[in-house]
Parts: sequence; structure tokens; C-alpha cells
Amino acid sequence: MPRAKQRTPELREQVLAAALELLAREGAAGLTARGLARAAGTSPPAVYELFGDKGGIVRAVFFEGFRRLHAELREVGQTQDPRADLLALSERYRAFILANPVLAEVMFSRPFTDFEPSADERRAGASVRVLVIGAVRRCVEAGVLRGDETDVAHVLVALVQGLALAENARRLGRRRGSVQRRWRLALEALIDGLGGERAGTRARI
Amino acid sequence: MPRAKQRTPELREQVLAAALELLAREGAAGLTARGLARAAGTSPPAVYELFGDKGGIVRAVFFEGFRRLHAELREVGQTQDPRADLLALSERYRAFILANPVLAEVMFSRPFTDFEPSADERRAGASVRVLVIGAVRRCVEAGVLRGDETDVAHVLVALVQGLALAENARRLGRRRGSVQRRWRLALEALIDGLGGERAGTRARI
DNA sequence: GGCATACTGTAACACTGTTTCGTAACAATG
DNA sequence: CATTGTTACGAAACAGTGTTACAGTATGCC
Repeated sequence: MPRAKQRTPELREQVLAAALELLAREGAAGLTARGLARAAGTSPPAVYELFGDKGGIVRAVFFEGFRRLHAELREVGQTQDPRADLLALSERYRAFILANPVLAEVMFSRPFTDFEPSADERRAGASVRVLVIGAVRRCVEAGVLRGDETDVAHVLVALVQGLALAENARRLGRRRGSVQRRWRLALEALIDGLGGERAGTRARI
Repeated sequence: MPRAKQRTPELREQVLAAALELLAREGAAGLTARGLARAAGTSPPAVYELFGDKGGIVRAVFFEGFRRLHAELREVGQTQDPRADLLALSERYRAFILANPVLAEVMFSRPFTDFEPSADERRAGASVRVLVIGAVRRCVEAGVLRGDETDVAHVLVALVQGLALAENARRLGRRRGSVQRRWRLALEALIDGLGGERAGTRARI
């Protein structure tokens, strides 16, 4: 009897795509309910029916960001050199954050007062870390790294995120060369340290 | 002839103190112009005369955060063991971020759409890094670390911030033991790697 | 007391997120 | 084909932001 519904999952996809574009183009401040509705050719109430509230919009962007990062990282293949593979993975991670600075903020910082990632959302991050864990495992098997895979993956991801956030905030140095040098120094040193005989045998902090 | 001014630097101090308390108590969302004025016993226009705009409030909080972090880290003394001093510095850094989670967000993430730290503000971070650079220098002199002090300091700070942000977001593990283990593993491995003979001599990424 | 000065905070503006509710579009019926 | 009963839609309203204009007022001087 009633008219056909327009606020379908398909529209949700369109609005989500518009949200990512709007976010990248106008920054976090540009992602408003009205602006998003206008950009997607629909109305604010439609956005609210599809996403619940503002936090729902940001949450959807958050998940989409991890989906894309995961897809990006999965493309990094495996060679005979697991150490090089791990570095390539970091490089992709860095490239993704540099190519999508605002999206990365949504994923790793909290530029919106609303949305706060909780237990469910943390699994999105974990889904990316399993890829790192795989690369770490191959390094362990090749004798490049030693220690618990999960621990080592956590540590590596933390370093990469710390570097990426610093670079994004232009805190890692002014000249491109300095930034590049610090990235290389950091990754090589950490990997060397994680592979060394002394790792884990030092005195407590 | 006119009445005595109330919107003095002293009031600014009071309002800033109220802002830090409000931020810690109510989170980033609770820091509003009206709420701050009420908490400090004054009016919104007074806040605007003292801080310019919302970004000015956040900027003042940002600087005050670095001032406090700097004061905190300066308390870490020097012993005969520069490596232990460096670890103690990291531990203080971590403790500060854990004790002031929302303040740390303002300092290292960007929970407010307004304020974006620019060149001037980056020096606030640098003022903290010089303390790390000092500790690094003593490690280099003792043969614990090798390489450029500034580069090494950048790398260490990036790792600590990455770990701290992950821990803050509960991304570094559920159990306290896991988190603690990963912190130790990360710091020791990085320091070991930065002190190793191979550091800096590896192939390019 | 009257007056001039300039400080103060109320009340307004334009913008958010969010929801209500009159309108309109359909499918089934007579 | 006209009527009716559903129900989806979005303009408009509400509450709460950042921000500012300006009426009101406290103060010291004559």
C-alpha cells in the first residue's frame, strides 16, 4: 500500500561514500548532518534513519576506513625475505595514513566528541593486526624476529602509528629527508632489537 | 573613570584551571564556552575576551598540558645508569598520559574540530623532546645508544606516544600484565636496536 | 549630585545534532 | 476510475553550540 522505500541499504552505501569524500575534502568540521545529506542528495532525517545518530555516521566511516586499510595491506605480497615484507607492510601503512589523513584521525584519534570506539570497534583494529601478525610469524620462522607474535605485532603497530601520527601532525621533522630517515631508523632499530638475543632478558623497567 | 577591570590575567589563570578540571571531569564534550564560564564563575563574553575563541581555550589547555608534562619529566633525575634514566623518563611519560587521558588527547590528538596546532605550537612538543634528547645524549656518551641524538629522540618519543595512545584507547591489550609486558618489550627492543652495531647500516626500505 | 567613561553580561545571531508531524505517494479496494 | 488506508518523506521546529552586539551599570571626577 505505501510508497516504495528510498532509505535502503543502497542509499546507506551512497551516503557513506559521500561521507568519506566530504570528510577528506572539508575536514572533520565539514562532516555535518545537513552537509552530508546535501552532498548525498537526500535529507537529514534520512541520514538519521540510516545511521542512528552522528556517532553512527562516524562509526560507519571508522569501519570503512579499516576495511580499506585492510584491503590495502592485504595487497602486500610475500617474498623470500620476510623482513623486507614486514617493512613493505609498514610502508603501506604509512602511505595509507598519509593519503587519508583525516580518515586516519577518525580511525586512530578521536576528532569527534561523539563517537568513542568500544569493544566491538576494537576488533576492526585487530583485523588489521592479524595481517601484521602473519608477517611477524614468517619473520620468527626465518629467525629475523623472536618472541610472542601477538606481542611483537602490537609493538610494531604502536611504533608505526606513533610515527604516522607524528608525521601527520608535522611533528616528525620539517624536511622530507629527516622524516624518511627517522622512519627507517625506527623500523630497522625496532626490528633489530626484537630479533636480538638480548630481547626480553633485560632487567625490569 | 571607568569601573575596575575584572577580565585580568589572574582571571585567565582561574578560567584556565577551571578548563583543565572541567575537561578531566566531563571529557572533551563538556568543555563548552557556557559551561566553562559557569564553572569559573564568570560569563561567556569574559571567556571570549580572555581566550579569543574556542580554539584559544583549547590552545591554552594544550600549552598548559605541555608545561605540566615538562615539569613532570624534569623531575626524573640522573643516575649512573643512563639507560635506566631513559626508561624512567618513558615511564613518567606513560604515567602522565594515563593520569591525564583527556588532556593527552588534546595534546597529541585533535578532539576539537577548532584548534589545529601550527608551527608555534609544535615548539611546545619540542620543549619536552629536549629532555629526551638530554637523556639520549648521555646514553650515547655511555655507549648505550648510537646515532644522531635528535633522530633517536624523535623515534623514542614516537614509540612512547604510539604505545600510550594505544593503551589509552585500550588497544594494547586487555590484561594489565599484557600491556606492561608490551611496553617493556617495545622499549627494550628499540633501545637495544638503536644501540646495536647494525643500526643504520641496513639496506633501504 | 551630575557626568563621562568603559567594563559587564544579557540576549540575540547563525550554526550544530535531532525529532516531530503535516504532506504526499502509492497499492488495494469498491 | 475514485476512494481509502497505509506509510514514507522532508520542511520545520527544538535544544544546545560558538560568537557578538549592545543596553545597562559601576566607577571616579567635577
